[in-house]
Amino acid sequence: MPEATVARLPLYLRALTTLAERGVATVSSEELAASAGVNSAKLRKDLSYLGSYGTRGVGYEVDFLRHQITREIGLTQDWAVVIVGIGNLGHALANYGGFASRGFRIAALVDADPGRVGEEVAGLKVRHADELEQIVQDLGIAIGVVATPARAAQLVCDRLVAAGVTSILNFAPAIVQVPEGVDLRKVDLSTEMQILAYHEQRKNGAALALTAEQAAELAEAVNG
Amino acid sequence: MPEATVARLPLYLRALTTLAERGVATVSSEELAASAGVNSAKLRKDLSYLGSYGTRGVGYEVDFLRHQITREIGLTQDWAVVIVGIGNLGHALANYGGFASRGFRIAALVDADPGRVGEEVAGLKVRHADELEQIVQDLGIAIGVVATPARAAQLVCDRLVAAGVTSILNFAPAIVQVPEGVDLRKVDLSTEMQILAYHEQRKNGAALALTAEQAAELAEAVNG
DNA sequence: AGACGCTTGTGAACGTGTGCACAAAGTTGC
DNA sequence: GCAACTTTGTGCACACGTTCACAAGCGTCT
Ligand SMILES: NC(=O)c1ccc[n+]([C@@H]2O[C@H](COP(=O)([O-])OP(=O)(O)OC[C@H]3O[C@@H](n4cnc5c(N)ncnc54)[C@H](O)[C@@H]3O)[C@@H](O)[C@H]2O)c1
Ligand SMILES: NC(=O)c1ccc[n+]([C@@H]2O[C@H](COP(=O)([O-])OP(=O)(O)OC[C@H]3O[C@@H](n4cnc5c(N)ncnc54)[C@H](O)[C@@H]3O)[C@@H](O)[C@H]2O)c1
Repeated sequence: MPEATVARLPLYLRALTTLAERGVATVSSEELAASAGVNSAKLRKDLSYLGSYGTRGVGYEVDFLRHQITREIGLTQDWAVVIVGIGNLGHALANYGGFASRGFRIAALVDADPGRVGEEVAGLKVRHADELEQIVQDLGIAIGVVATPARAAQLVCDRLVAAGVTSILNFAPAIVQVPEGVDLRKVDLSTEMQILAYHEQRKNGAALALTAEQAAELAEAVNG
Repeated sequence: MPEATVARLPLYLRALTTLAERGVATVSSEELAASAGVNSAKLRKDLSYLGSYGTRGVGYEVDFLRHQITREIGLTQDWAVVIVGIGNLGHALANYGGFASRGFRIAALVDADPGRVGEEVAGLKVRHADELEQIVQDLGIAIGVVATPARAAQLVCDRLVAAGVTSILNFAPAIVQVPEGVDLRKVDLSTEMQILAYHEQRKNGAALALTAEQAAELAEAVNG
């Protein structure tokens, strides 16, 4: 299955869930594509990788398709997740309800700061980073989330991998190397902002980007 | 400039900053590519869109290249940003220091909950969503960050656009439509996790994903 | 000055992803 | 049971992105 398709399945799943909640029983590729914000031909091709689950002349059965995608992604079972680095972001992630509802169970919180260890966040006690290996093995954790400062990210990932974690989601703005067989994805806020800034700059954006001071200078230059 | 290239420029910028801090004056495409985690031919092609800033036989001057990329992305001036939805995530984002250091200034925080309005977060008073249009115009804000619940995301984006915002970063797990000319990017945590789960499932992952209960059942089946 | 070694910049081949367009296959109505 | 209509599944052409491979260019050393 193409990587691009895999990346869109969660999107379809979300759209289907919304439809199911609205009581919709069947949906055409055209409608589903619209609510997922993609081209309908692309949607059909994506779904065809799962099998021929549509009915020509009718469309797709919402609940059935939802189950098929859930199974394909591997969300029929819960995945235990450890969050490393319980600072600003780690707290937000730990308190986020959107995980549990999508098949991910936050099983442990870990931090290196002794002052943080023992604190209770979202019903879990923060444990010390030294226990990481034990925690991962005891709880059968396969997925790690890294929310430490950038300089600690490589070390933390190394330790996660050594402990047996084979999938990592990294929030730290750092380039991290992992061995073959380990999946690493990153969520990179500043990069996203910078991409927006790039496009903004080549729209009408230059004017909006001026600070009050710069605007005053400009006015002066123009006026006189 | 290809979109894929634009998405990598921030990566190069980060790698160059790290090198500059280490006192490195020049760098070859091979070295820079390694520290950015990409293929060196790709790096050279990406940089070639900026112009011919390298020296054959030598490499690239770190500071000079850094400046060129900064300029190209549009980071020579500060961008004013408004965050809408000051809950769990909004707090973390407001307190995040990584913005200012990269040319983004959080200019305003906005929430619809009257109980939240007036609260001081990261040195800024949270203001009411009704003031959004005024705020955007007064502060010359071009970039909006949406951290509201999913059901409010479309409405918030519509209001941001109406107020004059032309770039939006959306954290809510919702499909949002914006008019031509407005850039919308999304950071989608659950999607990232689900992609990891998919790959995890087709590694050795199935075993690790078992709950204790399922593991017990399996043991019974195997042994019995 | 000229030969040598290194590194850039890029043409060209390849691979991946997208979207059109339509035959195949189903449903509905008569 | 057949015709008209709807919608899927997919072949095909095209666009985009990646990587190889190497000529062109620069610095260095003799
Ligand atoms: N806060 C945000 O909104 C935000 C946004 C985007 C990216 N990020 C990135 O996410 C990461 C975390 O951000 P934050 O604002 O939560 O930072 P933070 O400083 O508030 O929290 C970092 C936490 O990591 C812990 N830590 C440090 N080294 C560790 C180690 N070796 N092992 C385990 N824990 C360790 C610290 O004790 C601290 O509790 C940073 O890399 C930041 O750049 C944050
Ligand atoms: N917390 C996380 O770690 C996390 C991770 C990924 C995604 N998200 C997503 O980010 C969004 C925010 O998450 P959160 O945990 O901060 O939620 P939250 O409920 O803590 O905060 C949401 C805030 O938005 C405000 N709000 C609601 N409607 C609004 C409107 N129309 N205008 C302005 N403000 C409005 C609420 O008053 C509240 O303060 C959600 O969509 C969530 O799914 C959160």
